Amino acid sequence: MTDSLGNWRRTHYSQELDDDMDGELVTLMGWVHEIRDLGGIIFVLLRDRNGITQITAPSKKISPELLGEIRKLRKESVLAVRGKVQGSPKAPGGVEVIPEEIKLLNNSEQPLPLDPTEKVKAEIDTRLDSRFLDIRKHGVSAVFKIKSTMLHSVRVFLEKNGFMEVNTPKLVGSATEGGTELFPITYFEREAFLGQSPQLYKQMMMATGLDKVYEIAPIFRAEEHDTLRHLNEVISIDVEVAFADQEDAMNILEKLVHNAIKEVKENCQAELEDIGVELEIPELPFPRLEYEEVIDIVNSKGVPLRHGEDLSRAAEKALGEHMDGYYFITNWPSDIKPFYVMPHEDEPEKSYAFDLMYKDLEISSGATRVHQHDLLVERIKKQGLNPDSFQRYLAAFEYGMPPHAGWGLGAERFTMCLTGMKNIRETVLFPRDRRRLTP
RNA sequence: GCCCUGGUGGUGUAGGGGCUAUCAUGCGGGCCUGUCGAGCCCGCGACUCGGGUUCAAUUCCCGGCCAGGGCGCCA
Repeated sequence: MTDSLGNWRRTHYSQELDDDMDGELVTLMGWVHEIRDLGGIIFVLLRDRNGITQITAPSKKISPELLGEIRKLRKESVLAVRGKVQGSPKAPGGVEVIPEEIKLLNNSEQPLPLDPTEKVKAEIDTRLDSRFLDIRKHGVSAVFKIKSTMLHSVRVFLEKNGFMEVNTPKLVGSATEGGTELFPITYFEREAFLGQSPQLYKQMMMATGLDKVYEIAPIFRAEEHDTLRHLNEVISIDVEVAFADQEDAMNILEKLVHNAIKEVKENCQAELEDIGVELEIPELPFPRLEYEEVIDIVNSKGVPLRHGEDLSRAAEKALGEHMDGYYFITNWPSDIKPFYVMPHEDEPEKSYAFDLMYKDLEISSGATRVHQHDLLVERIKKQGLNPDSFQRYLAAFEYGMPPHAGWGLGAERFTMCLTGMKNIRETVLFPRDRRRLTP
């Protein structure tokens, strides 16, 4: 039998208790983390969003009925406790609560599918199957609090800098953007696809006079990749600015990244401690490496990489050994970048594209975009695509498209940088990969 | 998709052609008034699926599925 919440409301979270409050009556609500029944005294560790409080029930001080109720509690049951705060050097954190009344708000089945106290660690697959339980662990929820703080800081930063948040469609009618595989879906009597990127839409926004836009939204890629850094659904932080070039775009990006790190360090101290991360605030500006220099660095490490090639995983790793922290790679070959990337005027085999790297991980890529209609058509053709399929996009370039630049930043990969997580799945509540579609 | 390794109680593991399948944690019961990885006693609970070899397969072989690591793919 369980109790109803009634008029009980939480008065404090665990972390809000301290020994100054000695004698104060408080109501705590949370989950039974552990029970240590020593016979004449029972310790219950009550876990809530912020921390854990020891509920101490000595048989001499509380009624036999209450002691009996406490003795029957099971791990991970939902419990409300009304009791007096007691400062005690013997209690963890120096504070405990002596219960006067408890409510068992809901029971938990036993055995649990994984151990939230982590006496026995569970594998990521087991954890993802029971993600709701997994996230009860403070070290796991910390990652999501950090991600939330990061995303909030990004929005505040962009709004302060005159950007406007937009929403572009995730249901798209054409698979002709080239590059990555798309997920086909049934759209009434037609075929449609899940959007791989807001790229073409945010560029069209540049022809509207809104000048500075951003979108934070899911993108879908139907690649059969099976790595620690890829998922089939991720959140992309996308920015596009009119009357700007790649330098402006890089400036915004590095300031945004810098600001996010600062905000996380300031606002997530407890969470960073939970996961054992010492965040360093990088210096601005981030180092810039030209693609040509990257080839030399990688080759000098004994990893083969030819001009015109994209970075192999081995090349990324070699580079990551050479470059610590955040850095840009600029002046990429035009051929390995998408059609909308602006080539150098005098040296069209080079482009105004850049990637932002953190050690050996690419977290963002961007560029000055092609804003001239005819050049864009030429680039589309050169990449083996059909300009006819881009009619509605190309139209935006015929009636006054300003020069513009932008980038996309992977929210999960950035979260990996902030938290030190080695598996991108750790940074998504319910990750979607090659095999996992549930929960 | 490719290569390597693996799949044993709820969780994490040891092992291995025939024996009561190891250990920890957990779960159930008992003892215990300061635990904090509580302790002690008793009990419970498992060999990924399909096929093959064999007198006998959880163990060996083949395949599937799944996982870990690496790579590829990732405009």
